[in-house]
Amino acid sequence: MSDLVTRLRRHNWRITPQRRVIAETLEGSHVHFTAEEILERAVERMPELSRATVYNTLNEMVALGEVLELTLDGRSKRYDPNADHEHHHLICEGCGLMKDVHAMADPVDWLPGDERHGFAVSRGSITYRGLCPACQASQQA
Amino acid sequence: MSDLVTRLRRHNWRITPQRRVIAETLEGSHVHFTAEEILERAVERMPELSRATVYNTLNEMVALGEVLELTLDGRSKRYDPNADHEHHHLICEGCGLMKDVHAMADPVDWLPGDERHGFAVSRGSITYRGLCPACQASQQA
DNA sequence: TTCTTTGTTTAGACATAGTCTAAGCTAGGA
DNA sequence: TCCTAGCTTAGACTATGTCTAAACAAAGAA
Ligand SMILES: [Mn+2]
Ligand SMILES: [Mn+2]
Ligand SMILES: [Zn+2]
Ligand SMILES: [Zn+2]
Repeated sequence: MSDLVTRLRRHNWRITPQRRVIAETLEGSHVHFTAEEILERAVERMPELSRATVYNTLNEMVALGEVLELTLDGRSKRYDPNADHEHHHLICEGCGLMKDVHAMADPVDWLPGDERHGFAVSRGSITYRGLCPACQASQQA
Repeated sequence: MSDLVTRLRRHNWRITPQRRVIAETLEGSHVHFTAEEILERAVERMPELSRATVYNTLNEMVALGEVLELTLDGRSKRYDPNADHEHHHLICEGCGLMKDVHAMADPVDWLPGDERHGFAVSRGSITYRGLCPACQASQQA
């Protein structure tokens, strides 16, 4: 798991000051930011940074395969810098808290051939839902 | 797996003409429609039906637990009448074709306790991605 | 029946997330 | 230096979905 800027550089992709700020903002936290949250934070370091550049850059990093785009609720997309680190997600239905979950066999291996409908299946991602400790406590109160 | 209108009636929920048309449109096909696709088709049978009623009704059917809301891409939500029929989804990355996949053990059982972060985990859904037969053929061409 | 209450539907305004466009800017090569 | 290709920008635009206020409809009471 090497650092995102390092991984991006391997693609012959120009690391401009804007792109660096966006990549560092994305990686600098363990949560899964939306594009607007990244803009908000990146603008603190580079006030002239535009919304269009944030959206363009995130889409390019996704296309390069170095960032994952998560669409877990019907609202905004979230961006995950851990694309080199196979994992799934656990989401609290009360407050939206999201955790990474690792380990486990590849779900593609569990998909029987007669359920594949002739597809070339490349990956399977699991979204777990439930209640986080805080929301369990507030619910029984 | 009984018919959607029948299941909805069990909730003491008034089946108005609008709601019936929406439920029948949703169930009448094996695909996973968006709200706009349902509106488009339902309006053929009831031309005065409004967009607001379609959105309101779909949200209510989801809240009753009789319809599933799928957010598989970052675009529009899709609605699935098979809520009484545990299954997962397989999506073509080329053309968006979506298939149901059944069987398989409950993914919640595969999630070790030390990866649950204290959550009360209620369900896990799997999204498989790959290429459908048609897109595989057109890709090698 | 009429009155009242409650829930439903409607058109259109509004909100949000994201894309597109056209112009200007920047870096690197000839 | 000039040229070119790629990058960034502001703001217009699009798509999806929610909200509001008024009209409407059904059910129960009198
Ligand atoms: Mn993650
Ligand atoms: Mn389905
Ligand atoms: Zn929570
Ligand atoms: Zn396809």
